[in-house]
Amino acid sequence: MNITKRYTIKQVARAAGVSSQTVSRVINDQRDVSDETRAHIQQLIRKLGYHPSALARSLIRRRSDTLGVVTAGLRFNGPSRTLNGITSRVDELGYALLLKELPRFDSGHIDPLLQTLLAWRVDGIIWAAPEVGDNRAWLEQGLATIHVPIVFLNMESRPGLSIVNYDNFQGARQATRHLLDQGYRRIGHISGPLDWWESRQRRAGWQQALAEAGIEVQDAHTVAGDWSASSVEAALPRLQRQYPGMDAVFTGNDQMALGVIKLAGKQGLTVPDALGVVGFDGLAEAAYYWPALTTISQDQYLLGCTAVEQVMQAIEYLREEGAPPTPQTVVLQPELVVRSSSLRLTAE
Amino acid sequence: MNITKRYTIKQVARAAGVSSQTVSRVINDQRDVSDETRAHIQQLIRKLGYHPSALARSLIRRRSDTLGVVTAGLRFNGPSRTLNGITSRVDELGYALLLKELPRFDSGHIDPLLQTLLAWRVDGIIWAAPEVGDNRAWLEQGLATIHVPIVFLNMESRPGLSIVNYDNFQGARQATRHLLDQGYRRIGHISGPLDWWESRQRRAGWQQALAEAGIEVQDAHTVAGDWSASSVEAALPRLQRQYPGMDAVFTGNDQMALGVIKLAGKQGLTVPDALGVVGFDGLAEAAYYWPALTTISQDQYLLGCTAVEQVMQAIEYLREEGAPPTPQTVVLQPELVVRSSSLRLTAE
DNA sequence: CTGAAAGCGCTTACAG
DNA sequence: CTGAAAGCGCTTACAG
Repeated sequence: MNITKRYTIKQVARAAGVSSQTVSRVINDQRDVSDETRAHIQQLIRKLGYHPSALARSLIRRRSDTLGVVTAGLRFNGPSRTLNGITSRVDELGYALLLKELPRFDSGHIDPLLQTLLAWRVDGIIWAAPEVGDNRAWLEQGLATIHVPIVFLNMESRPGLSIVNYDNFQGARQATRHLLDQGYRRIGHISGPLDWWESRQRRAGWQQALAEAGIEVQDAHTVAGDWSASSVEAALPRLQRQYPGMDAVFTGNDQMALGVIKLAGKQGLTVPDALGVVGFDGLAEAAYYWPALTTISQDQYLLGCTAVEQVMQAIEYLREEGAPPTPQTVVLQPELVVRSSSLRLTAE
Repeated sequence: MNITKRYTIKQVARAAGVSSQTVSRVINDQRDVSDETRAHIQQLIRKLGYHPSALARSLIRRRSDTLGVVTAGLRFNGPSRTLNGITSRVDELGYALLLKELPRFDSGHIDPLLQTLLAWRVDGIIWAAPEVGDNRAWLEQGLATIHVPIVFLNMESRPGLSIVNYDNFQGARQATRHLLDQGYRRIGHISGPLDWWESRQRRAGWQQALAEAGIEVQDAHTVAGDWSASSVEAALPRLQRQYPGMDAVFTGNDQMALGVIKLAGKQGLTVPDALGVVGFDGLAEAAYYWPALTTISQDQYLLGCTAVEQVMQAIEYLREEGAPPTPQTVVLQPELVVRSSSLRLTAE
């Protein structure tokens, strides 16, 4: 860094021998400036290293061209892929991004965070943190204080809110059907933590597929993990005790599926012959597990992009119509990716 | 969202029957306001849902209490864990975060991105994108235009710049030494892409350890992958052809180690007996690979926190002394985590 | 303990 | 094609 002074529009104007108004026109690529004057000013701006203040600009234009994003669990694969999509799309649209991360997934204390976002006058908000426990309780009171469009990700449907979701229920149903198609009949489930809405959806999809196949589902046929591979070390043996003769496991994510594959190996159970395994998420590495993992793939990057589209649409609409658009829910469909871990009927 | 109007400090002042100056004092928790007046105003602020404008505030205070972060490859584990550390620490310090992601790792076209950060008058910048190709070429010209403290992550040392690094060289040396200690002698290396500074450092560390053990290192003993497990499908066979009798592989990251484990399995090579494997990064899942992966663990969360500390220190110093502090380089040491994939001497 | 005035660095009508 | 004036919503001395 160096410590030379920062220039203002006035100083640039004086140096160029014009009014600040004219400099403003050049900065903002407006017409009504002679080519000569424009070139002169542009050159001067570069030479001085002048950066117009987005602060002053936003203040008077009453728009910041900035989006606020609230995320959680960035160290995990899903949230970071989603954020990846958000940053890319936002960047393409020439917007800036103010990032906030919840300290914990179930954190419901969002007041200071929301204050900051609103204080910076973001034009819209993307709430990318998952619905866990009662971390949506603030909506009841807090929503009224938000004067800008807001889009929620991975959240249960609520009237009046804009939401973008992956269809966890259908994904899980598909995964389970696939196992049924492969001849597995005693299919257990290791879910994510049940205070996650997504966990409950996936469990419900598993249950639905079994019910449709005329298979009785008992509470004993499922246990909860914590999304980590290590949680399977306790969860799988418990599930095996509760569900004797279990011949397949559908897990709430790929990491836990990895844990199942590893533990099954230690137990001398061959995957997929003695135990079919299907995960959820579509991690890139899942193809390199041994055996390769069948999974339900979600494109989290796309999820992020879609969220940006939605909130930008709402922002545009609000500007043009003076009122927010009708909220809508967008549901993306995940995809079954079949690999060896669940294929026992035919050779791959 | 609702569409009620936004209040300004003046309106709050009028509603409270005081001057905006007094409201300002309440907002900023300054003294010299009677308890009664303060309580009254605070209540009014809540009631009206008034959020002071950070824009106006930053404009006049000439500080934004905001940090800019430039990252790349958020969909990967390392960058997102680092960002996780950054957001946490920044949040604790009451700062806001403006996030920018490079479209590609080797993107050297950082002008518009830098413009945006400076336009928003960030108080400091953390450059968290890795050094790849000539994506640091802009430093020569561009650095002069940056008037705020900036800290770089994972970058080769350069005079006059503040840097926070993990010691890739020592980490790789340690990994290779460990393999030597386990009796492996023909140790190949699958590096990351060689336009990455970190790849080259890791390769150099591997080479150094072998040289120290009196083992001749040839170019044929290493090939480059692209960090992905899938790149190993081509890289490993090539390496095996080039290096007959290779008894161990050190890979530039954990994903590629996973690829090696899988491919070795297909080839009928037992890990660790026929082939020792050590990775780099310390992914949580690496403990659940089969066999469990020995790796060099970096705490990327800590890396992010450290970067924040460094830039904040520089900001403080600049404010107090009127000049930037002497730039310094902080080097963090990674840790060897021994698991089954490299243990052939003793039972685990 | 409280307030009137000036100003941060821009853009927006408006006038010429 | 160009400029003077007003104002966005705050904070900072300064005065009382």
